[in-house]
Amino acid sequence: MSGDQDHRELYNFFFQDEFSPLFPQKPAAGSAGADAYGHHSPAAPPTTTFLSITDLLRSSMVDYAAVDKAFGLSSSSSSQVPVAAATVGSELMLDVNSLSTGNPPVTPNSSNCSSSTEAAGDEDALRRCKEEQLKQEEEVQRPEEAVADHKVGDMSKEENDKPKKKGEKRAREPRVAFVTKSEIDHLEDGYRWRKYGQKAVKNSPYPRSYYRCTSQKCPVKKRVERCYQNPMIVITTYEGKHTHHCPITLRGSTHLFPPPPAMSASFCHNLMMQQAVQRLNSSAGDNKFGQRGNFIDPNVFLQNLPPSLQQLQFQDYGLLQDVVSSMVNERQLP
DNA sequence: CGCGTTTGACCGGCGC
DNA sequence: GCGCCGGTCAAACGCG
Repeated sequence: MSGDQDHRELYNFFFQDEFSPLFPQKPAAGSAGADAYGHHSPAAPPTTTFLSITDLLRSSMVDYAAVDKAFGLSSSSSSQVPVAAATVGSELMLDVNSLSTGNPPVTPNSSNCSSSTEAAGDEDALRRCKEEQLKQEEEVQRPEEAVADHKVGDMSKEENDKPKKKGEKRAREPRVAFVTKSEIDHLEDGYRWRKYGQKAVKNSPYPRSYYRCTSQKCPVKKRVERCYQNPMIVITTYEGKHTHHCPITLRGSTHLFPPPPAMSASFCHNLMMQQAVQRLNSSAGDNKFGQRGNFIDPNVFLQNLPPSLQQLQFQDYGLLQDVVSSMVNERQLP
């Protein structure tokens, strides 16, 4: 397989279905264990599957406008990519490795990716589900707020949680919505969390759980809930930046997770990039992701992302580059 | 005993 | 003003 072919598969995966008409090449359906929607055969080992755009949309977990904005497709899109939507985009990156190798992404969590029709429920339910999601998406899509929050990301919890003045809205950390298919509610992400609350969700039989990072003075929180319409779908919303290194190795990996430099919006980038790099490194044959033997040049990796995704990376480019670089360097160690 | 979870109470924002 | 709802607190509890 040529490098160009690899690139095309990666490229196409991001923009299949709704997005494919916007980009020149059509995906080759059903390559190596994954169907045209990035779904894997039932025989595939249990995994948590990061949804394709199609799944996201069909599951009403993401609104089109948000995704359009995230990919810079909207004519009204500004230079600022909404954090949440951008992460929705990069979230799909986790499937890059499954696409590039034809194998499903492996995570500690158990779930099969089933057919794309499973999310199709009654339309009213879908609509309500979408409305709920839109509320969340709206919260995350206040660019000026997100930018402002980035600037105060290292604030202490006390400073952060309390309004500066009476009557002034409490500033929120940028939120990152993270949609996964999993039987497990609390996905292992390398950080330690303490549950501090649980609330019943309106119109849903599934409660929403609230977690806080257990590290001292770390302001990061996350909410975990299931889509009532599709219980297999877990919505994890992260808020804030970690102010410390990742304390836990992932999936029994023998090498430590790279220290998150300035830990921006999402350590999920670390997770995803780690898996992507691992997959790419372990895949047979050459590719165009700057892989030289057992080495991936992060610059080349990024350059080979589709332009709109490169744009997404800009927000965290420094982070991403560092992460990839760290991971690659560690992998090179004997 | 320390750490994490559970769960009811509380608070603030928001819509009517 | 009132009620609803999301989010948080904190005491009680469980577990290793």
